[in-house]
Amino acid sequence: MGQLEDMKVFIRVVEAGGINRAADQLSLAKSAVSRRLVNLETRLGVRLLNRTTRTSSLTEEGQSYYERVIKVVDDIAEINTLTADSNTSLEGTINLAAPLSFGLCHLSNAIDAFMKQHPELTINIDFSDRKVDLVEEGLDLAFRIANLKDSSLIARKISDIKHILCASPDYLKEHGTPKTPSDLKNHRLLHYNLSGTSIWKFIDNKGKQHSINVSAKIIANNGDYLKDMAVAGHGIVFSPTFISWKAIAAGDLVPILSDYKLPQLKAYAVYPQTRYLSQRTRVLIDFLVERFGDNPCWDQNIIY
Amino acid sequence: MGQLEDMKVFIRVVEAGGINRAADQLSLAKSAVSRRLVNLETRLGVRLLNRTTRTSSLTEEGQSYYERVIKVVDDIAEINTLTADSNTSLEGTINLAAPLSFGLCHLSNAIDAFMKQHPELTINIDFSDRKVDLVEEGLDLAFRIANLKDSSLIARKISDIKHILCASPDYLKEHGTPKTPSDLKNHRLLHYNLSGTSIWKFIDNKGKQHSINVSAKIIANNGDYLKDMAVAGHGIVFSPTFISWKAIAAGDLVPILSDYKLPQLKAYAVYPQTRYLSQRTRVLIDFLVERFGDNPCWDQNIIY
DNA sequence: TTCATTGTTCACAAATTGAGAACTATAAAA
DNA sequence: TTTTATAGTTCTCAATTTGTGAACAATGAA
Repeated sequence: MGQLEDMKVFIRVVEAGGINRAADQLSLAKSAVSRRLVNLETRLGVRLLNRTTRTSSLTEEGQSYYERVIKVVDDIAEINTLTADSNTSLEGTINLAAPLSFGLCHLSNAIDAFMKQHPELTINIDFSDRKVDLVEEGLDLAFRIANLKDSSLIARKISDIKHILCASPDYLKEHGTPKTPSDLKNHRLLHYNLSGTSIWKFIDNKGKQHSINVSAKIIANNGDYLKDMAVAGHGIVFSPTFISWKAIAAGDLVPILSDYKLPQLKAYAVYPQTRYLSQRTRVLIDFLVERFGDNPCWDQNIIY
Repeated sequence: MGQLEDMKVFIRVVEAGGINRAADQLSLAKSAVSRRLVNLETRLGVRLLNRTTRTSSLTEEGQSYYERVIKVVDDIAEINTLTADSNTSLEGTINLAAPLSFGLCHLSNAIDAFMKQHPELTINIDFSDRKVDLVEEGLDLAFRIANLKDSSLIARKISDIKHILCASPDYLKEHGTPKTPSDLKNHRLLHYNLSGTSIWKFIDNKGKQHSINVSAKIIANNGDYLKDMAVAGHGIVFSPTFISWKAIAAGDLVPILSDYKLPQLKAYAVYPQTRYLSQRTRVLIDFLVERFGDNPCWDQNIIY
């Protein structure tokens, strides 16, 4: 008994690339996963996975079984959400990944509010700036701050992410306030090295683009740290407003080059390309879009 | 746990028209069926069946859930048979219905042979000449002797069914042997009243059709009984050869009007219009087609 | 009204499931 | 080559789920 559950376990094993990892992702003992697989294989009378002690690979039958089964499981998920009463409180687990700074600053509050609306839900968050593979890690949802062009993933915009150039008043008093992007060459710059580029781009009020190659004094993979360094007077930081807004509101940081436009990014909720999103995930995304939207709290009441 | 099993139980409840009957057909306690339904409904948060103590009717949600779920369950059955190793011995239960005479005379031997090939199988036969509703009674298969024109059922021809007119030598000695169909009007006729008509049709060797209206001396709903009555000299019977062949071979009955052709019927295996037949059912049908075919044992070595 | 039948609920027994440890096997490292 | 680390299997035990059958409640029919 439990055909469907066996199928789901099998799918997870295939996508996680092994029984151990699948067991982790499913929060199951590996013995249980192993047994479900054996059950499935004996019921079908077919070997689905060739497993050595080190690697698991699909057999030919396993491959075609996987392709068929994934569709059906998807169909059932669809049927469930279609006929499930949307008024009942959600339950189950949402596994998600979020970037460190954005996650801790803003997502955590939002999810706290969401959990109060749906106390039966379990949320499992992986805060990290590394690139996560949704399918392989069995996640329902991840947040990306980017200009998405890819991919096999489906994305929904959660919010605009603005950037701003700023420094502490002390620093500006000592080193002067730059008036043009090229002035930055004579300043101490603080750079976020996960942005994928070491070039800062500006567009002036005539629409002309200016670029400078950043040779930074402090380089880090954490925007909060860079912001703190800027507050401490270590130089000029190119910072997303969701990180620096409080320091700016408090006067600890002063925006500079405000007449220039900086490239905008967007925060996305991305999820795997299953045809149908589970209801709980969809409701969470709706909640976040509603909460952040085009005018998120950190960009309100502030004129940069 | 056991989502798929819940769905299957739900389907059976809908098609059987109630929890009690579904429990019978599934060989489950009705309490178990009831609980599975409750589970399903609480999981979905939706009432699927409006059940009073006397009737069960689908709610609107139940209706659409049923339609969706039946497709998916069908898909899974297909996947299973597609990937299941066809060399493994079959298991599970086949529920089937068969007409009384044909079933007892011929099917029983065939199924005996089939069971020896597949000892893990369970076969559940309902011998009866009443009209069975495959879906409502949860049958996998039924046999019909007819000239099928309907229906929502899918049918596969198992064998030709020939008919023959015959009587005992004693009877013929006493009453004379008819030479034309119209001669029958002066004879004692034995009639099978489930044939749906009381007209016997003949085609002579020039292709011309003759009909006579049967006013029979003995009427019964059992072909074996009529054959036995004919052997005992009670008159002329219009009998399928699968019933009368032995008596003819033994000389207890003598074919008459052999130059006339009688209407032929066919034996069919019919099964519900699910897109995919379970492997065990399909294998049984193949076996029977192979065994009977166009020249079944009872029509061999006999010239009528 | 009474009766027959259907579905629900309950307590208990049986079966299934998961956890965790011990064990086996093998690829990679030394 | 030997050693080591890791992936998968198997085992036992506890927890959960499932099925059973009886008692119960509800309702349409006589």
